Amino acid sequence: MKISTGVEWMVHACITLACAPPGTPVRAGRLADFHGLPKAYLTKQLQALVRFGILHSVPGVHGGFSLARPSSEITLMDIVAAVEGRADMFQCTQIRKGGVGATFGTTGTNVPCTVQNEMAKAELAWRKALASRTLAAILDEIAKDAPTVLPVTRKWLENA
Amino acid sequence: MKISTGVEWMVHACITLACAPPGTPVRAGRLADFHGLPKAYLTKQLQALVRFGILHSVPGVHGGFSLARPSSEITLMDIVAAVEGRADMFQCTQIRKGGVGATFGTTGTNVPCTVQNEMAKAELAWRKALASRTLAAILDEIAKDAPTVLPVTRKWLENA
DNA sequence: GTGCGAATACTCGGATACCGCGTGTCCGAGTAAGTGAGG
DNA sequence: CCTCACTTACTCGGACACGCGGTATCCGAGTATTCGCAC
Repeated sequence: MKISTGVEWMVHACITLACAPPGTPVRAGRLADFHGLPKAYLTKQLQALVRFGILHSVPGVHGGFSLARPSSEITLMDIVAAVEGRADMFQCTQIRKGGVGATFGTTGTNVPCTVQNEMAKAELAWRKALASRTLAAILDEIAKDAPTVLPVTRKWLENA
Repeated sequence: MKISTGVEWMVHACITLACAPPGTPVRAGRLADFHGLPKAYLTKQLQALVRFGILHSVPGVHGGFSLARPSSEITLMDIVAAVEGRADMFQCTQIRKGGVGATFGTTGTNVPCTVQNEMAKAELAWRKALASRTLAAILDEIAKDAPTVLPVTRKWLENA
């Protein structure tokens, strides 16, 4: 049930990338330095976001990563889905179809598992909450709570 | 992010236990047979629920497990918490406190992490959804969707 | 016949191995910039 | 002086080890039953 650390990394990375001037990619090594993370593994996660269409990567000497679309069109759900995958966290293994319970009273086997349904409802609430928070909204929040953070980040990115 | 299989097992186990006549514990081996699960591991999970106060265990020859309180007072949240633990699934490792970003612009370090906040909100939505579904409600749902299942289960439990 | 006590068989409970997935790392493919020579 | 092609250095990208937490299992502690015996 634990969310992998990659999600946290990627959210913060997206926040940082949102501070970069448009059209200027930031290379992975620089992002790693900024957050004090292992560059190689961070790159792996960034690639997942590229595959998902959230980030845009440009190869070559002055290459790097940049947001593939405006921060107002990137949600937390997108990032979580890219890193963790789209699979439901509660996967019904259909245990009611095995054991004595099944051979004894197989009647209900055709209807979808009620437990599965209830868990899915709860999970949907979570996903909707994540989908309702855009990266832009988070940036606003940060600008309100800690006004100096974003400008400082922007400045540091410019001093390539 | 995947929820352990133990959760599914325990929800189904609780459903089965709710069918048992009050005051008559069901032993782990019988539950395992009913669902076709390994008895030893199932027992381990059941113990977790006992420790959490959801189930009541009685030792001895005619011992076993039974619900510790009415099914209307047991929620999916209780079961998930007992098996998976109460820890948040998104744990902020405070990466913004390490790396260049911290030494360069430590300003925001005192305010709680915005990312953490947003993820916590989404998680709360999930937890509330789980907490709003009681075991009794699920039993009702099953009785509606597959009316024969619960009586058949009840009957099987009586044929000790 | 009845009460008591020890043996017993069955249960839960925690300590102990196994394994898959997330975590972390490495080296190769690809690209754009830089550089030098030639026209 | 301009153009072009080669070299080069730097980037991303996927393939390769490691460690931890969930999965699965076993044997020991505890209790109600039950059988035998003494009264």
